[in-house]
Amino acid sequence: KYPIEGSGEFIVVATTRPETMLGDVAVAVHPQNERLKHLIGRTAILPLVGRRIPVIGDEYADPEKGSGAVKITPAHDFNDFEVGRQHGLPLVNVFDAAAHLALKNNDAFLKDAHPEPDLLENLDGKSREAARKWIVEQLQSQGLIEKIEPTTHAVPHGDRSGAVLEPYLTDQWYVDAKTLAQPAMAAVRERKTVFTPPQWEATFFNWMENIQPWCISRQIWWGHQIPAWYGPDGKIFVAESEDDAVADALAHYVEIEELTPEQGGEIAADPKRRARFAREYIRRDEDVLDTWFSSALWPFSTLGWPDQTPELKRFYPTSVLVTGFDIIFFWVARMMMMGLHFMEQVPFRDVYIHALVRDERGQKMSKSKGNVIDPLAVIDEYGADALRFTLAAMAAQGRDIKLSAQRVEGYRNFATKLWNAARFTEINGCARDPAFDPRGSKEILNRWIAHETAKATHEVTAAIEAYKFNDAAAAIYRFVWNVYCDWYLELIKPVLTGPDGSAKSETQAATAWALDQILKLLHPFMPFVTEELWTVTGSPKHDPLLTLSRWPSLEGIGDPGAEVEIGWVIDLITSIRSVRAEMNVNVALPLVMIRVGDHVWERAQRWSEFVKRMAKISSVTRVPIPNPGTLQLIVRGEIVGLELAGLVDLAAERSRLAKEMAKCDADIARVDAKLGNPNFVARAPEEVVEEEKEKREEAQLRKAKIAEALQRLEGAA
RNA sequence: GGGCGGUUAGCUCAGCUGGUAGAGCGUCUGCUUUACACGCAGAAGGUCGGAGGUUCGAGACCUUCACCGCCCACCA
Repeated sequence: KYPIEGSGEFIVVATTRPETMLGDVAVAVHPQNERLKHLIGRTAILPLVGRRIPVIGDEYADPEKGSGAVKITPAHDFNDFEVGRQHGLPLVNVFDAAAHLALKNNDAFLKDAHPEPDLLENLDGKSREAARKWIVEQLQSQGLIEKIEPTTHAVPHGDRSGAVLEPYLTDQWYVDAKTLAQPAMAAVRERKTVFTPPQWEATFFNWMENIQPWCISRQIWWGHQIPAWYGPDGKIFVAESEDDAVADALAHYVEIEELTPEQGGEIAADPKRRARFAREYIRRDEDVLDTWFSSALWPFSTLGWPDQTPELKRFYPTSVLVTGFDIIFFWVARMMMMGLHFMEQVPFRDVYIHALVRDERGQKMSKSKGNVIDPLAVIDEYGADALRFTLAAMAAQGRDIKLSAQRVEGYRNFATKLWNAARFTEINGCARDPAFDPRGSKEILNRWIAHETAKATHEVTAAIEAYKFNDAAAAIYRFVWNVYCDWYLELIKPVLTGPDGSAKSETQAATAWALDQILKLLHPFMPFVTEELWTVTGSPKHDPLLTLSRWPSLEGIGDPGAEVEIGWVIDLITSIRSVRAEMNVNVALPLVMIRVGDHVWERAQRWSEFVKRMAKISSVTRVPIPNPGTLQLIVRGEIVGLELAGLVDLAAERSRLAKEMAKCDADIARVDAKLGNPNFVARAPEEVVEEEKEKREEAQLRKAKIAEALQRLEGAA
């Protein structure tokens, strides 16, 4: 309870830090506070201290909070500081740097104070906790405590020490960040710097639009020392070096010391006298720069700035900055501000914000929290390539990564798969042939794998250029495993184990060539295993993959005809395998092409050896009408049959076909519903409508084939 | 309090400017097929968190609710 001067009244304030009352310079009341506003303009006497402090009206004082009146302590509270500034109140700092009371020799505190006799004795140099206890006791004994009640509130703690932090006044250096921010924002708006993924631009602007003056001085030991020197009268000399500071100071103090300019010149010329002058007259600021200030200079200070070095010329501005979202403001924005200020150009064209690896609970990993997944442990278990590939595969834009051991294991398997595939090519004499040109292949399988390789290369390249590393990883994974290994290597086995000849040697060269493309594509994702296969195991030897600046585009390599033909073979084999597994039939079966045209029949003959081997088929023949008990399949619009003889029962086959028919009908119904909707036909884009029509045609054709198969089945029955 | 993100198959996650849902792992069924069982072949599994709305058409766009998470600020 602070007594109001000249009346028996008190004004009651609430605080969780009673010791800060020593620094009170006012009590604030909301101007519309009916209960208290009559006190505005009066003077309160600060208990124990005896300082006369005004009761001021300020909307900051929330009538609903605390007692409705708030003590104003500008030196120890951010909000109070603002209120104090607006009302022109003095600043009374009562703490030292360790939050011990500093009252003796404290002019700001002693001015206008009439402290009780034992106050200085009991408080000066004491910790805030001890002071708090003493002050509360004194106030209680004087009947100035209205009530004490427990309250829960949040207080800031030092991130390392854990100590409760007390704001207090100090002199610091500030950068006018608001002015520097304008060109940086303009650069992003004008797309001179582009964020990927773009949603981070919002974060950038959110920061920059609300930017505050940037405190850049730090009271720590490590860092760039602030290049400022103080004279005895408080005059500040900011200079690039101590010599420059001395020169400036000399020029300044020559007058004061009544030295002639000539005498000043003598001092400047004599190193000894200059050093003595420096010792006696100027003192360098002991503070160092905020680490982010120094980091903000990184894009050009590392290249030799402020000298105009060749490196600076060549590499500034840089092409891309890859970093985490958590330092968009701390680092990225500040590099832009400094770069634009000192270099007058953006420091980088692209900013790729990568995913953050979090722990299994989704928390950010940090050294101080101790929840860091040790990459070395993961590498020990699965290998560096597996970990690296996993991170790339999971690095979808705009999402963080919760690292999963299972994924790493899966990609470890992928590395093993690649290793075994390379071993297979080696065993089969697939040596590199520098003269090999994939465009000149005679064998359709080799033209096909060249086509697929070029396609994969294009996909991976496009994904990397768009910073979609997960897409790039998925594309190369699919190509290596599901195209190269599952189909190409399987399809060429008879060629490789067959008689020597041009087909075989071409296939060997094509196989080695495709593997080389794979190693190049995969190298950024799995550097170790690819390098091993490229330079160590592969023959003849190559220069290290690492030295390859990038892979060739393979533009112009492609063969859509090969894609159609091999696609048909793959579909045929897959269909047979599928139905065979479904029917649980393991013996080799005869395959019949039912009433197919010559073109398809020729194709079937071309691939009969392959189909026999890969789909466990005993013979391939063409028939006008299948035997009873033939299992009929529709492959790309053609009916083929598996001669099951007595192995399948009619009812099961009937229901299988009926099921396929039903699926077909559902497809048709869906498309019909769309095409039957006049709004769809009228409003959907033409090509979408065309697509739907094609789908209907396809489905109807398929349905007709199934109907034909069913009819034949019934006839057989 | 302000801002941002997430909620899709049992699990971990993709899904571009709206056009009939995908991967890996796991599960199930078959395979000692001489590159690979860290493998091969096949299969099952989702009313895309709820409710409205826009649209010929919504996992995707809008509104709203619920839950989860992150960042920043403040706290008499």
